Amino acid sequence: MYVGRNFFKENFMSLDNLHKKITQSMCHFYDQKIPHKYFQIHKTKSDFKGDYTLIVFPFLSFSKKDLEATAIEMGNVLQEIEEISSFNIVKGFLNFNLSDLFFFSLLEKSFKTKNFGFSSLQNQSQTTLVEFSSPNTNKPLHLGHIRNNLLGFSISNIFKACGHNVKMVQVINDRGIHICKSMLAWLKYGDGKTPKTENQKGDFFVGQYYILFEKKLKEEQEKMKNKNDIPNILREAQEMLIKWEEKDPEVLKLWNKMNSWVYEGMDLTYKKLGISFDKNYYESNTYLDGKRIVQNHLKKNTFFTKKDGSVWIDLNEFNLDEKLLLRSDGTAVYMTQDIGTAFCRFEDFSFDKMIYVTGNEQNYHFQTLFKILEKLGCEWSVNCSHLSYGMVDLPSGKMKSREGTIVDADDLISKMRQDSRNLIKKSNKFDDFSEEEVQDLSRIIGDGALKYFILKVDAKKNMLFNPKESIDFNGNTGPFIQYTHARIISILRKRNNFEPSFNSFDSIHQLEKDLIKIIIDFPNCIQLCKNSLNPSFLANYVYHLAKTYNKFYQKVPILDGSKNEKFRLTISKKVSLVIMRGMNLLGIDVPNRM
RNA sequence: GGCCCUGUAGCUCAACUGGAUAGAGUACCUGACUACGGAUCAGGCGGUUGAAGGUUCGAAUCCUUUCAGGGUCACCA
Repeated sequence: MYVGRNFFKENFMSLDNLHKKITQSMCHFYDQKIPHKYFQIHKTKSDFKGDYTLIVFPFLSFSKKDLEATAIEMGNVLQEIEEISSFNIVKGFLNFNLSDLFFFSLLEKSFKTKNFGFSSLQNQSQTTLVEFSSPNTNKPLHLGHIRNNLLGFSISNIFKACGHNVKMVQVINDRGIHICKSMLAWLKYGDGKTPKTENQKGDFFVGQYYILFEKKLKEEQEKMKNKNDIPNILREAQEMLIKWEEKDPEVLKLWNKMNSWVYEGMDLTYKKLGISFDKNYYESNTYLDGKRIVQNHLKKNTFFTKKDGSVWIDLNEFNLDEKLLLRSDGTAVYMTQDIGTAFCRFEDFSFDKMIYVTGNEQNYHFQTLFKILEKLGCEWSVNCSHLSYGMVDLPSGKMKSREGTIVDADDLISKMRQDSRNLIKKSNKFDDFSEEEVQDLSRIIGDGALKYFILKVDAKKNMLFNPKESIDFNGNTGPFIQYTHARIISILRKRNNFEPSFNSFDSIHQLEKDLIKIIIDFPNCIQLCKNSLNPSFLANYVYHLAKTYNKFYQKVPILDGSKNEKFRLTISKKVSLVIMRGMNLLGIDVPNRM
């Protein structure tokens, strides 16, 4: 459960002023400047009475009194502040309540703040590059890529919301032995077939030939007596790679053709995911830049050359190893390409920050990359960071391409949409929906289920994706949140264009307070996600908001015709907006009916 | 073997980065509608936070040690 207890830290609204007031009055009382970090204020746990809690322990050194006496003393000081109505003490915890008036003003501010929680883009905005997806061109995107794309897209949105000028980029691994394998297999066994003649998505079409290559390779290996010999088919692929590097026109033509098939296919997948990039980088270009950079630095003693001519960098001073940058035959490795890509990007955007989104198997790689960039004199290397995520498993077990238990992104998305469609068709609530509306809703719910379920988990952890559980309308799921949104919209529909009201005529209900407290925590939650490169806080935040709203909905009548109706509608409206905007930051749509 | 990450209810995940009696969902059991949308809500059951020490007023969180799982240490990407 996400409850932003610590949001006094950087909340921009009047809570921030309240924090200042508390700090000032306490400093005044003890007649000395007390460091900011001593004021630990967080939301009061639900088992205790109070809205917020000030922790007393750190102040003992100032009061020179025992815990109880200090707490009472401080409580009395707090009560002098007009926004604070009362307090109680439990051990070293000073719980205090905010006045109803203050709650009203908090709601009003959040309601009237334009783009509440978001900072706008300005001239001095930082430019932040987010690299994600970055597929190979020999096979379609799979479940792992989905987590990558969702994280990349979401963290991009979050940085945008924080006022950064975000550029979404990827590097496409379009060169190397892997694509040559597909090419060779297609030449040998393709019979001139194309995605068009086979009516297949291009990435799947090409992926087939990659699999076919591996199959033929295995067959040949099994027939061979001497296991140390290189199989013919593999040798041919290697020869093809050499020809490619020599820019053999025939090979290049084929390479272009097959890559373009893959791109066409992947574009469809990206479109389904609602993702697009500001700029694509291609390894086939950037590896040359990388080579050039490394060669230029050879004279400067940044690198050293081994007897066989291979080029290395020594990173022992950083507790890392020696790392190869150019093979003995002068060709580039993965790292070389990444150096080149980074330089190109800095030239293109002179970014303030760059974030790489990749699986955690590359943790070492990026640690090394950043240090190499530093040694190459890039001051901006300290502004590069790595959002690494763990593997996604399925209930059926681990996902392994070698064992064929891989799940293609397209198949998974289709299945989720189909499942949600079945649920919609089972209900009679949508009898008036056109086919188009049904399709649209299936997409929203199916995608929302998938995206939410993946994003709610802390990125760095391995996780289990359970399709069935993800599309459940109860529990911590996307559809549950979407339902809550639709439900609020349904109420608002009954009081079109109501005049917002920020005052309750009776004393404010506990659940109304709870909702307002969560609402005003929204900006802080976005900041937290940004600072920790972790969208899961936001997912859990929105769930907590939806959950609390449903409780409110059940317990407190909204459209009861009373004087308080408008106040409750105002809260409801604000909740629906925060849900929508929070979900949108995760790349998830919310329906008005479901 | 070196380095990195993870270990929390039967299962899937939280715990706002050191605060109170570790919370949700799910599963299981029990309640609540002539509906502002029951695709909801309320209650019950469920824990030695892998284990052992240490620091602290206070530890799931920080430090040691240890066990288990994963990753990585390629002239692969």
